[in-house]
Amino acid sequence: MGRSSQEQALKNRQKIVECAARLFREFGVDNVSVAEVMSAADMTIGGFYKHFESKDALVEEVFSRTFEQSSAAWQQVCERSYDDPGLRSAAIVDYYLKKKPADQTCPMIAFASHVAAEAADESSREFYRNGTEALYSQFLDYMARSRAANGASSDREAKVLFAAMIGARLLAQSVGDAEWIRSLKSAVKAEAAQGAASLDR
Amino acid sequence: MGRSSQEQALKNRQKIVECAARLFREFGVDNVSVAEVMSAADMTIGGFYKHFESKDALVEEVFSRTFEQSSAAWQQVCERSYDDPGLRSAAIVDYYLKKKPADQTCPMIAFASHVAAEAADESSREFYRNGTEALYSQFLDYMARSRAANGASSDREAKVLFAAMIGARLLAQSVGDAEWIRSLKSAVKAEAAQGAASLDR
DNA sequence: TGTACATCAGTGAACGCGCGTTCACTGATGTAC
DNA sequence: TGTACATCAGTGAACGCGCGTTCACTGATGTAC
Repeated sequence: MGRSSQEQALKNRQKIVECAARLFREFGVDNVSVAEVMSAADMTIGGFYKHFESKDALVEEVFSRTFEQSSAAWQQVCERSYDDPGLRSAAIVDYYLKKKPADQTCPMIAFASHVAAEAADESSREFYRNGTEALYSQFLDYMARSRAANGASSDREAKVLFAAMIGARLLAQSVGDAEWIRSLKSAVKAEAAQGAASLDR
Repeated sequence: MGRSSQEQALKNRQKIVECAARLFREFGVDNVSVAEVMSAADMTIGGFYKHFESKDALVEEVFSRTFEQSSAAWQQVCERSYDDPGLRSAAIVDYYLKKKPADQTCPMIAFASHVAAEAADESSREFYRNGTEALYSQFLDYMARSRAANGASSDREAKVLFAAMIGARLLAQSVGDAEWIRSLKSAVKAEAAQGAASLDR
């Protein structure tokens, strides 16, 4: 097997990033080796460094891409709920707390332990900070628009819900399926729904 | 340097656990080596296995101990606030979100990435689950007692606050000091305070 | 268009490093008489 | 109480392993004529 075409090489590069994103989100950046990523992309270890300077460089690209994807997914949910008043402000919280495949873990949670570690490079930390703040702003904007339309909820309530849905998901992933976890998630969803419901009075 | 007395050996063992707890909470279980733990306890690597069967065994003891400590600390805050109605139901949330030294990170957050990893042993996962559920129950009990005395808040509100304070602290640790993080924490504290304040009307 | 050759994407063995763990050893502690 | 000896807490080098990274090599691709 010799040299690949430039077109094929680009596809391979994209496949590496996609496989890495899935593996990093499911198992954590530090629990997945470069060899595992390459293997998932149907290649061998040596070729990796033709595409990326280091594992850190791949991590940065994965962080950037994953936060963008999450942001785009939220955008979709929001736009759908603007059109459908039946969804209202609970839509984004419901979406966030919905059961998802393990390789689609929320990046704010999946990547938290990596950026908290001392060994993490500053650049990937910055992608995490920017990505997280972007999702936060997006969430508050969405809640504010829901409020303007519905007159319900408050800015403070929106912030609490943002923190609550992240906390609930972190616990759900760490603890697993337990009755009290289901109850906790339901409470957060109900709280979000109430913000919208209060306008129905 | 030869054999230590039984008394000294027990002290050394406790020191190992204490140092490990501090290091594991600050840097994460998987980012601290056994040699670093022993070094922090002023000993060398080889002696470790006279006290523990493996690193996993140490991790289990650290988890158990740390969750117990957190529970006891919460208990203290709760008891103080029963006597002082001025603190009411915001006390435990305020305490949780207070800035603390890096080696006193909340175990629910600090140990989450370790139990989420595939390599973690099932026993330490169980200590995490039990410890986390215990803190959850303790929180709900405390909030229910506050409510009985004050008539404010609700069970759902208590669950949301539990999730929110954990989410807020996770983000605070991952993102660092940023204006929006301070604002997020303030919102959660204010929400908790309102639960208590609503009885003042 | 056809030919000769440089390029370089991908291969897989090898490297250095840090990790958890093992081991032969030391010498003060604990014990039997 | 004093002596001889077994015990075992602690030492620090060494082991095997997996990791991120490097390297000589392969051969299809891209290019110059």
